[in-house]
Amino acid sequence: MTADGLISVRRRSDARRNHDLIVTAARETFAESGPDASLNEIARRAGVGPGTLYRHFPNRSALLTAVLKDRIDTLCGHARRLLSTESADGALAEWLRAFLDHARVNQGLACTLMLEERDTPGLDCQRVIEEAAAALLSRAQRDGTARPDLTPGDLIQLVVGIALSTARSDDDPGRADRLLAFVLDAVHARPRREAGA
Amino acid sequence: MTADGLISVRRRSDARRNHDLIVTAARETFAESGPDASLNEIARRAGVGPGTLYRHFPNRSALLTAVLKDRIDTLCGHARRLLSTESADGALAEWLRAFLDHARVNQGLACTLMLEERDTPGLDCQRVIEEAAAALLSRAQRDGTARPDLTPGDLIQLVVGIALSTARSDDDPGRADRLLAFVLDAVHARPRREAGA
DNA sequence: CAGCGAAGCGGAGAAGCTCTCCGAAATCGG
DNA sequence: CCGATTTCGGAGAGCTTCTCCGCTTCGCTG
Repeated sequence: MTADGLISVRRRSDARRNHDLIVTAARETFAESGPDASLNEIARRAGVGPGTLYRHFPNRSALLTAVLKDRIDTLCGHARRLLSTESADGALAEWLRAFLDHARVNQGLACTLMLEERDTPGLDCQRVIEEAAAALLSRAQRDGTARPDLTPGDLIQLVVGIALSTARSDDDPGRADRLLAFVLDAVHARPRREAGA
Repeated sequence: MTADGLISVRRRSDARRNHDLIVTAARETFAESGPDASLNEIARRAGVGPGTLYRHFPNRSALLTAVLKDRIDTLCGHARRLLSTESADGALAEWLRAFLDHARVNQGLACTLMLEERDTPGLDCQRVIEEAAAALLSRAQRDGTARPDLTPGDLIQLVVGIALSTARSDDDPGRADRLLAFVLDAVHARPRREAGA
């Protein structure tokens, strides 16, 4: 998964090396200066020309996606590990908390990505995460600790929403946690009117 | 409320006229080209020089805020009207739905604003909206139709979150409504355990 | 009405950004 | 080692945001 194009096209060694240099520089630079960091600056830091950067990543979104990618992989690994723990409910809660942290840390990147990508695909990030969530959620639903009418996609959206909307509340650092607790409450709750079953 | 500085400093007539011309041009241009529209273009359309635009609005955020302002006023009016209707619960639900629509329509502006304003104040928009929400929510809480541990700020954040995170789900237009319904369910629910209060 | 101080205008232009183009250089299979 | 091919890199076009400052316009005051 090279994140800039096909999976395993054999490319020249210098191309592969530059690719990695650029991603590393991008990771650092985005972390320091936010998602609007200059791409020229990233190229400079990677020790390549701007042309090279644009050859590898045709636009800022592609670069953001690449940087986001490995953090997402980490998150999926976490989910997989949690799947083999005791409490379905606890696993879901813990993972959602981890996901929220992730989303808040990367909110800048993710939000920019959302704004920038009206059309570009690249967003199978979302799909991957949804799959991780689905596994945890459906186990909890089978367990009876999560309401059955909740879809993983909706759940993720909700938590992403919390992350985005609390991104800049420096004043109230507990808010995100509070909102997540609130959502978790709602996950446990029975649907209000749903007499059947 | 002139949205670019002090409330009622008496300014020269040409300055006031230009202010309005700029806001109007900005409203149109943002609507057409999104929140990244060129400020030069806006100045051109308003028939003023770039210098004049920047004298009135020191940065893009200020301009976005001004444009957002009157839509927010509309929303507050709606809230005030709903306060004098029968059902506290229904009023809250209806207003949240309206707010969600607003937030989704203006997501581009609002999201950009959030990203851009790491430090700038200007965000009393949020405060104004929170006040409107507070009135409706506390009535519902007194009525017993909303859980008492929910703060208006948190509620708004949650709905903003839905708006932001569903902004680009063209594929599933019902999702935002579904998520809102879910949140409304949670608003009705009792707190599960009184732990942290 | 005439004149004057100050507020405000506007456009030239600096600085910096994204992204393209293409001659030069590096790579790799034979 | 050599030629075909990929890839590099940086000059530069065309944007952008934002500043500076000489000139215009306003509105008060005598």
